Amino acid sequence: MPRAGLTTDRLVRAGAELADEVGFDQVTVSALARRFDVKVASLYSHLENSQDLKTRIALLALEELADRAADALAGRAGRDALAAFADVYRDYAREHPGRYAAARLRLDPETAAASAGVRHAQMMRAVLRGYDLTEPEQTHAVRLLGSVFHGYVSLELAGGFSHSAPDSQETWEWILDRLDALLRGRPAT
Amino acid sequence: MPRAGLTTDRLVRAGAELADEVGFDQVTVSALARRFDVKVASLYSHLENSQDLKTRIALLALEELADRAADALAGRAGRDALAAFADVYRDYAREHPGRYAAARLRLDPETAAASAGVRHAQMMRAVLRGYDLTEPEQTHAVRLLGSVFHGYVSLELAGGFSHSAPDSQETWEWILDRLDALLRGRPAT
DNA sequence: TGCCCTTTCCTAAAAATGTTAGGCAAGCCG
DNA sequence: CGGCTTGCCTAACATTTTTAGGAAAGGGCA
Repeated sequence: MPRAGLTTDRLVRAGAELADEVGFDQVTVSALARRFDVKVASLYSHLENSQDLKTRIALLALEELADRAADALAGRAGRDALAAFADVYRDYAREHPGRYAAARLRLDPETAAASAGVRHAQMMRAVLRGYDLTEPEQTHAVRLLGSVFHGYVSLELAGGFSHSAPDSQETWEWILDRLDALLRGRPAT
Repeated sequence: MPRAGLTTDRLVRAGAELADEVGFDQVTVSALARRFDVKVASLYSHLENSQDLKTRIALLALEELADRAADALAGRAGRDALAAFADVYRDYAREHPGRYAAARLRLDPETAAASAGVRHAQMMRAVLRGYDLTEPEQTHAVRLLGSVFHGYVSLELAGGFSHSAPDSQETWEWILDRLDALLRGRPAT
């Protein structure tokens, strides 16, 4: 019987695909084994356990998201940068809902510190450098933007804004406008 | 052997407590049976299945939350109402993290339509009546507030803002200030 | 080429959860 | 006080997670 060619990397990538297809909490070692047409126990040579799989998918998602954000931010500043950054989250979540959910997994402190989460924080600060904020306002702003982005994306993903007017895209642009105005201390147009 | 006196209601309430203690996704029919010192199968006379239990806990949480919000809003308007409403969410989530997580459970459309979720939406609109918004701006604002509240609370609950200055309460007040200013179309102070 | 050794994948088994079917008896109602 | 409903039980099976130990695939080396 030929070998299946399992590696941790392939398993994690397949796990991420599975998450996008059936939802992150439906990702299970058994389902993954089925996908590779292999017995469940075989995965345990490549993964510590079920939690390990989920953590690795989360780390993958954080990396992908950070890479996209870095691309999007290149050469942009101010409102442009804000919108580009925000869109990265929203688009990623819509393209990869399972991965996005994975990225929200609570990691233990050391894992988190070694993850791409750190880059996310740095990029958020970079975006805010385009506005004239001093500490502690910049931190407040980091938290506000994090809340809005995460909150909006997760409500949208949960179907909260579908089937009702105005459509979600319009609201999204309205919000980005107001946030931009808020950050520069001006009323919106 | 005396009977345990199980009812759907008692089970759901105990399930909600369990959720607050160990986390909503650790709520399991087995754990609930243990808590009543009863065999697992016995619960199936009172609950359809595991999903049913979770849905009922979610509905309970939505009710409680809506009741609190209604209390908080009585006699308030403008920034006061906004802050009171926002605080209800945040406080509830901190007192009852498991129930709050339950309240975020995705319900199927009919269940959602019959739930206290409807009251939440109405109250949000009521708060916004204190600001001078016309459609479609009011809808944009509903979505913005929903995003910020949910996003902030869920990041705070995940521990995102602990162990770093300034403390969360300060940021929360800053955010409410800016949102109030944003909604009335003025720059913040 | 042929042998060895590492690694990969397997079988087997145990524990936990979810779920269904059918049985006995508790305790209300007449 | 006897009957009937209903509450809780036993029994059984499926699924998932996890560990222990075995067999063979296939690369490295003579």
